[in-house]
Amino acid sequence: MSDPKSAPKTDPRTDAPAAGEAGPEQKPRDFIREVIEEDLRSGKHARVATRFPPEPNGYLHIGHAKSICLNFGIARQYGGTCNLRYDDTNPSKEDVEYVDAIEADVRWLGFDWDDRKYYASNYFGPLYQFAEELIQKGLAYVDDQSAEEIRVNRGTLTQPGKPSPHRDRTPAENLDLFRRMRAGEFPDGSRVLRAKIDMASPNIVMRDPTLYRIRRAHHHRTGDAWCIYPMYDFTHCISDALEGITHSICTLEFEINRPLYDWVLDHVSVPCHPRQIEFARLNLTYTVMSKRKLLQLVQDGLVRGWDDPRMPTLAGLRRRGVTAEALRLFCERIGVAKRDSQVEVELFEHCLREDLNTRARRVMAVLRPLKVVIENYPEGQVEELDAAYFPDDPPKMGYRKVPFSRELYIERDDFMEEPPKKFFRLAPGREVRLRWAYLLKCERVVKDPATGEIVELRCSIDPHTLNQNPADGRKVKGTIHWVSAAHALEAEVRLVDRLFKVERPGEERDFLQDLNPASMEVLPAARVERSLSEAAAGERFQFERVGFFAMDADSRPGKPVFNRIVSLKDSWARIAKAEAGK
RNA sequence: UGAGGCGUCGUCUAAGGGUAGGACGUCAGCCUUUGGAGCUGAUUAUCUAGGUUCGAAUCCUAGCGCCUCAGCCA
Repeated sequence: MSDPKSAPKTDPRTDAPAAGEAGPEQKPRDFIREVIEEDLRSGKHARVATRFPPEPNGYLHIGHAKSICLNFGIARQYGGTCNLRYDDTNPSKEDVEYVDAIEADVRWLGFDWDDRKYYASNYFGPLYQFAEELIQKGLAYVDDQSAEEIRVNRGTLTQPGKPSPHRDRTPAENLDLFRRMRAGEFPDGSRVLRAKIDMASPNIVMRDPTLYRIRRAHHHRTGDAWCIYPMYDFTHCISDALEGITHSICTLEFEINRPLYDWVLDHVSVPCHPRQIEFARLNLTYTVMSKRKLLQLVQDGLVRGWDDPRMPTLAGLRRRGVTAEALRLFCERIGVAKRDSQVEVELFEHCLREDLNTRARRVMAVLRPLKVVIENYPEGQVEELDAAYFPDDPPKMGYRKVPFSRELYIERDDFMEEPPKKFFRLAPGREVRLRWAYLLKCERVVKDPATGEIVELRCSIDPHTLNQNPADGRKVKGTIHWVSAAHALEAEVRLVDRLFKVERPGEERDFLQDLNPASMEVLPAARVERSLSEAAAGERFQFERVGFFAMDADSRPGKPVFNRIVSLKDSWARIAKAEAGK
């Protein structure tokens, strides 16, 4: 045995190396960490400070999880800090409702900001002072043009803009006007404060960008204290600087804004100048990530809410039963780079299975019940059979008793009257293993005389095969799961599937046209084994041979509800599909 | 056709002048009282064309393609 002290472990599911392990031979895992390590090595920074800056105007989704894992993960890895900061500069879009949800999501993901919760709106005072500083330096002016005029005069991608007629107002005049803007002397939209940079810049962002607008809206934090609000480009960089952020990590679409980020910080009296670094946001196949589209799904009632288990929101994933560990594992596996990418949802599903496989107790549940009567088993007899919760390593999770009796339910899919080749489950005259119990042979098929539907199977067991193979050496290929009809609980099972039926929803037509009509199949009369009567909402199980499931909050005593987190890999489905295609 | 960015297996991501590697997916096999898990193996990639070099995914030149930007959104 190796000495645990000499063999420090790194948990691949977190990015926290054991203390002292981050030696010089340890390579950074992405280009951002490369930059950070260089800054640490060169002495540019003695510590690392990042931030996660959501706007409280919607729920967090799996794309945010990538950013959260990056920002908080880097802070954790390098012994630094990561602030939670709300980018709340647009009162007409934001709401406290989202603030609470965001915090719950970040905590659930496994990260913490201690006492470093900030709001950009807390900086409205300093921000205003910095704006006056720019005015006094002749670097900002009040513009009376309408939004339309400003737009027209901004020029186009190939043509330079035209200077505003108010561009050369004196600092004194601008200061007076700006103070009166703040004092509420002018109507909404009548004037803005603009940076005086370069109307001919090839980068449109630099053509005298708007810094402040007049907007009489109630702010969720500052109430009616302000009628002017700063814009993102002015606010974000200064907020970063005021918080002593060293590396301001954001997504690619802000790359074009970086010159403005740097311009503002170069011209106001802030204590430091953080470095903005951009990475590619997460795109996932078979899903949509835009706030607008997610909001539409909720508002149009196409899903049951922000926490609908089909949604890519953190709330939805959590309700579905996804673990924070699996999500973190996924965020690590996808990596961080600058090129646009679309990650296959199969990788996410793989991470789910990898994590759940080691932690979910195995139980039996029959989704679409088919009754089986064992003709050679005495009526009224019940055997309590031992079944391991984790058959690959039974001591790990222990055992429960599973009742066995004359009448069972098996999965309808596990019986075929005319089985194709390679189908080795139950069929007339064929024998299978009942999990944890006996060999079962199908003697007769009972059908509804009117419809021809199979209503029941009459079967027999081999009484000498309880947890052992038959003495005559005959082999059975299939093992199927079952529940005792008299002891099972009725349950609702929600077969959660991909929300969209195409890899890139909305690419060829409106994204709503791409919704998967079978994204949540509800089975109201599934049967689950007796032991599940003690399950609690949020608990996760593997329904053997079927998939991983989590008990939903909609569960009621005597009528549990389960969401499918992810199915098990189904190689029979692959075979059947291949056979059908021949 | 302005500016900024990006092009490596089907997908995501390494290699930063010296064996193009890993993961997911796919395919084949082994194993199995979960057609799960696990184990073996296979498959397939440097956008193009020149150049520098003993040697180029990497450096240079010229192309090509994709993404972002013309909110008083972030």
